[in-house]
Amino acid sequence: MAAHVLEHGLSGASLRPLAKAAGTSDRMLIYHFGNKEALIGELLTYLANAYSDALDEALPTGRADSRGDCLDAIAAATRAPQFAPYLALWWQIVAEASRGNAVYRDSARAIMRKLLGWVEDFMPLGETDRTGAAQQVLTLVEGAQMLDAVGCSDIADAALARAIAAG
Amino acid sequence: MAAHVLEHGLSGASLRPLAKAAGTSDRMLIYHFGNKEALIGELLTYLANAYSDALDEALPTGRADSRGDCLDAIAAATRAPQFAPYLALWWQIVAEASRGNAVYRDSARAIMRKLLGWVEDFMPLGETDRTGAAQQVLTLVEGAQMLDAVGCSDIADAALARAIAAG
DNA sequence: GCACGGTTGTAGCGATTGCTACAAGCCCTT
DNA sequence: AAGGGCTTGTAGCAATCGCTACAACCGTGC
Repeated sequence: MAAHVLEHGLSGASLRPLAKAAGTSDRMLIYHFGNKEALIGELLTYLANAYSDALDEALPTGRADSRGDCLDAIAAATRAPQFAPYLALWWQIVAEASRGNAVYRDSARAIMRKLLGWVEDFMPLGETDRTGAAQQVLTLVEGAQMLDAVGCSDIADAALARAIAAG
Repeated sequence: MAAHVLEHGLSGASLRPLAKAAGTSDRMLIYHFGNKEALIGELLTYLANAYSDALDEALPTGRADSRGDCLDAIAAATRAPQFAPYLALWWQIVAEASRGNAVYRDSARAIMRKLLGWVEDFMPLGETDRTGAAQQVLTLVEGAQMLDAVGCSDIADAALARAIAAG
């Protein structure tokens, strides 16, 4: 079912297709999860964990040599093509969160917090304000990813290159 | 109909509710626009123009005193609460674009290009690489807006403050 | 042997989806 | 007055939505 959501998105996540993907029936999904909302909730946390694990493998370990290196590495890792399905889902989550849906907003916020922690840990030791630098890197990377999503990777590339050169 | 989409989002933009909002019938919408896809397309361009006009009024005129001022002013203007409905719609457009929908991607790209032009025009004359600086500002502001959407405005604020102080 | 609770399949509910067939109105021209 | 094209209302199509009623299965404990 997670694979189905990654491929077809949240809007295609209706009970019968999900059940078919899971090799069961919509009847069973309701029986096990109670209702669709609970199902989607569990799917979301499962996918958040899967995304987190995948990022764990893709993100560099240790410390960056400089702020610029940190931004470069984080941007390269999170913009890797293997994460495209996750990002497609991510923007749907953001859209729901932006409409005030608390479940999605909390889920998205948790992911952002975790990602921020990662960037912070990867910041070079020489950095005085590690948290502040990480917040700036995260904001830039997320902006770049949005620009990727709408086909403006050129802007994202230029912005990142400039920031990397500066920091 | 535009007001209805701004309030209820694209997922609530089915023919009958839209027709009711317009004071007509679904039958008439199909008659005038041919099919739903064309309707949404026209609605999208209409809303893009409305958003553009609203930004035109909200964005400062003239030139910023510095890169930092430019970022500050653009961020303050685009994050104003009056644009919240547009942003909620924006993330749905981004989500569709990210899934490969060409109509939404092109529409979103056009808006980004226009916004980039604005930032460029507002860049101080002393700036040597006005385009590059504008790209970086745009990326930061869009990242901040995404963080706003998922309830992480604290990260966005800190990142912007840091970038403003630096530039 | 037999009842019992946990699990599953079948069928169907009412609502909503985009869209269409049909016919009745409308105004303009002849 | 009669016809013709543009517009519109009514009704309905097949498909899908989340969900449920009902009955049949299953292994376990008595």
